[in-house]
Amino acid sequence: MEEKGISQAVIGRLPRYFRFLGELKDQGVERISSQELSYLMHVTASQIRQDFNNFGGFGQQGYGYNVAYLYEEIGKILGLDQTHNLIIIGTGHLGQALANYMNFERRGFLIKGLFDNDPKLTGTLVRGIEVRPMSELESFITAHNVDIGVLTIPKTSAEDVAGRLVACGVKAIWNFAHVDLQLPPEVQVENVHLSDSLMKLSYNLTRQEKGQV
Amino acid sequence: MEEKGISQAVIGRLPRYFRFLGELKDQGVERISSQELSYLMHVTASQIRQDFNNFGGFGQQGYGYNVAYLYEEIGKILGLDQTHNLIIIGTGHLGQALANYMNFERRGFLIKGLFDNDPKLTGTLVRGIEVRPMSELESFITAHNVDIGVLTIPKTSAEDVAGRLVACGVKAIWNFAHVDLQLPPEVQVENVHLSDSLMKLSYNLTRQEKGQV
DNA sequence: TAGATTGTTAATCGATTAACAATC
DNA sequence: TAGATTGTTAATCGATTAACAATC
Repeated sequence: MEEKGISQAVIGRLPRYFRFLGELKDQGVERISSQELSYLMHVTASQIRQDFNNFGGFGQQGYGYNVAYLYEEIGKILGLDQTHNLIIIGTGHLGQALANYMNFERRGFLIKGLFDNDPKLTGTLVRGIEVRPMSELESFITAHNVDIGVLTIPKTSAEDVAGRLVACGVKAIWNFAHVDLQLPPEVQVENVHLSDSLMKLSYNLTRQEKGQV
Repeated sequence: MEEKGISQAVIGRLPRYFRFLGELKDQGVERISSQELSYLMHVTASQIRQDFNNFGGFGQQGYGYNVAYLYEEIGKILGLDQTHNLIIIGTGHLGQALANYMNFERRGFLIKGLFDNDPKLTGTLVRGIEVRPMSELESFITAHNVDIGVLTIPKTSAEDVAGRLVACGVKAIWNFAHVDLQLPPEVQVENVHLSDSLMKLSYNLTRQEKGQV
């Protein structure tokens, strides 16, 4: 599994493979060929084989791929065999939605803490987890070995909070604030810009209405 | 503005241009060159000029681009000069987060209705909007000319609800359910698969920890 | 063994970057 | 006019697809 220089295009497809393989596994499917998977996922068999071969051969000539094995290996590549400690900053609806989403815990993403700058929320519970004031951020991160910070706060404070997280050793940020964070290159940032997504939908919808599809 | 065959790679960058130009405009910046914008956004000036030229020339040799004009034109391309009527199906935390996000309304996305299959929620208000039972879905869509459906429901019911929406004439679906919807090709679908996003972050974080960056 | 299907190389396609003539 | 910067063509780069030899 000597991964080097895998393109983000490939990485971006891995979670989808993982999802389909998980479903096949749940259905009791034991083996699958790149051609069958191609048909199921609407991507070319060639791409499937190329993608998997970036990480070494998982299949067998004449047989195909073992579903359970491939599922597990992709999980490992994605780092899902390890646990990650995360905190959510901003316990509005979006923060609460994420906190309540059980599946993340199942994948090894452990919600260690919740933070909010609204004093009225301090001490309240979300899914049994206490909401803490921002003043406790640094000490909490250090004490709980937090490696992922989730930002569900307005863009005005995002840059500032991100800086505080990184200063305490947080190595990855899942950013829902509508701003491009300026952080050292070794910090991994994954942006979820919801309004960008809606605008893309709007473009495609508008274009289709104009009959340009 | 004769758009034809614009790649999704280009479309995907438009919202980000739009955001940066909006901020520049708010700061009172009147003109900007592709080189200055390049420096600001960390993309090549060449790409910026190529991207804009897909839609016709918005700039002027020797001058650059007028910020306010370019901002408005990109807004038009994205369809933000028109209003869209949308409904949100699923009023859990995620649905409520979206319903409360005022910016969508500012961009012309009008939240016409909220739906949930939980009878206990029927009649409750979210940001002044009444939550309706799923039985009213079809009549409401027809009566309010809904063109975008937002799915913030579990994946088990997503396919079924999407089908009902499309059957009533909904032309675009913003899908937060963790499933690939099988719909006619003329229906625009934009997926927000949050766990896919988190897995990508996990991959990059894991790879970095292994010292493979 | 024969058939099937991978792993991998080669060919194609598309997207990005570079270069520069056009022109404000 | 001279300088600046776009619009656009050409060159490069990377990603996808096709083809096929290797092999189970």
